[in-house]
Amino acid sequence: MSQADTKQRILDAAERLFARDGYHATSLRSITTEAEANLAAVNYHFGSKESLLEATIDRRLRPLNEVRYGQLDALLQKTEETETIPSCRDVLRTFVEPTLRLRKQGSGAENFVALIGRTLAEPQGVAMSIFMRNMEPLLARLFQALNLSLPGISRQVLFWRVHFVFGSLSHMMRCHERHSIVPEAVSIDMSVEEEIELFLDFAVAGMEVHRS
Amino acid sequence: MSQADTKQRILDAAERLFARDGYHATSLRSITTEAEANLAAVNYHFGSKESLLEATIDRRLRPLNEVRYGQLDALLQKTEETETIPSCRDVLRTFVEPTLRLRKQGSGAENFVALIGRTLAEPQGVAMSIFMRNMEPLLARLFQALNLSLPGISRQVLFWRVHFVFGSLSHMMRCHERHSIVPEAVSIDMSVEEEIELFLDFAVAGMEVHRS
DNA sequence: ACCTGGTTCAAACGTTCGTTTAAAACATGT
DNA sequence: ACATGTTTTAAACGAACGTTTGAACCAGGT
Repeated sequence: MSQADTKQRILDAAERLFARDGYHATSLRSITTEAEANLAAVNYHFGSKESLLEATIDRRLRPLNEVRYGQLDALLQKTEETETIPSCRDVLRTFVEPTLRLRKQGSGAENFVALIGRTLAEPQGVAMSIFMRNMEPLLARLFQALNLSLPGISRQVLFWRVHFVFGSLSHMMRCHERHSIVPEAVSIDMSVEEEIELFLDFAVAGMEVHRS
Repeated sequence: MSQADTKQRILDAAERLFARDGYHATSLRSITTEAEANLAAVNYHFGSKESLLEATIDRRLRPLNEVRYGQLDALLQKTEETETIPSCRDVLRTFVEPTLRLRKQGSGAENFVALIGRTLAEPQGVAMSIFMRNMEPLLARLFQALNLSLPGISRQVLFWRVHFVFGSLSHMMRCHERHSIVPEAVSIDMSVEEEIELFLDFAVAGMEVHRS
């Protein structure tokens, strides 16, 4: 087996276990066991446990954010040419759609989505700063675009609503398994397209609503 | 110092540290140090680390849920007498308002709110089953009430939207400190009342919207 | 003054953790 | 076949963890 194989197997195992149990509750021994690698392989290939987490996040977040950034840029450029303003739904879609599609792509990507969901829930955690380093430029641009598409809403309210949308999205990302809250009668299986539109219905309505 | 003092001080410290760093990243040594108690005090008073977590959650969640349950019951009884249906906003308010008010009550309650926010983000974690044991009856009743107040919405869609609302709320509960996402210009300070209405504006709009 | 039940204390227990080491195994170019 | 640089391996490291122990301490009742 080549080096690349071992590195990938470790990344896959780390992705799954970090997502399932969290960073601190996952030991390097359990990762290397699942990856069928030697315990020392992590420190040899990645340097430390924290660097492994960083590599795990970076591997998928970098290309994901390039897609998101590309779609958002294309949307903004199109609306600029036609001298219209982008709809809130279209702006949010550039962020949400690549994320939820990633989950159905297979090869463990759904574990990554859950891992990011967890990361967003640990404000002071190790993973947060790794995550933020990748997200900051995109988030600034997203906020800017939303501000453009919702001119009637103050920046403060806009920020809070974006905050709420992130909460919903990260919660959705985290829970790809059946929760105990959900009654047995309710089917949670949907196509990606349904998932995306169901979420956008909710999020856009919340973003656009006027004070009651 | 009496027993009660030590137990309370340990609960307060555990609440703060579990909320800030998570269950696994918090050591009993750091808890007892902050509580100015002996290391063995946790096992003497609570039996184990996990039982301490349980006691930490139970202490505040039990009375909180009694308030929520009482308000929801009062609302449902009133609408039954007047033969009207409860509004989605009123139903959600019985759940959201006691929670957000708790945060401003002081005496470390804001740490508890953040701890619950974290708990909701760890589907397989130790805290989740402790949390769910307290929540299940209330959640069933809440779901039932929302189903009543939104007759036009299928159970499946309703479930997902409740899921989104929980995501937003738990995210709000988690982040009582300033995030790095939020631009410096935006003030995040609000009164409890403003917070509640801002959240309900968002959540109710998302719950009630018709497919676009 | 003495006993008693509850509480605190310092010290140690056995485990598990992330990391390091140095030798063995492997691959590759000559 | 040999030398070279990379990867894997088993073993060990010190540190930190949750938990247990047994003696010390402190109240209140007799």
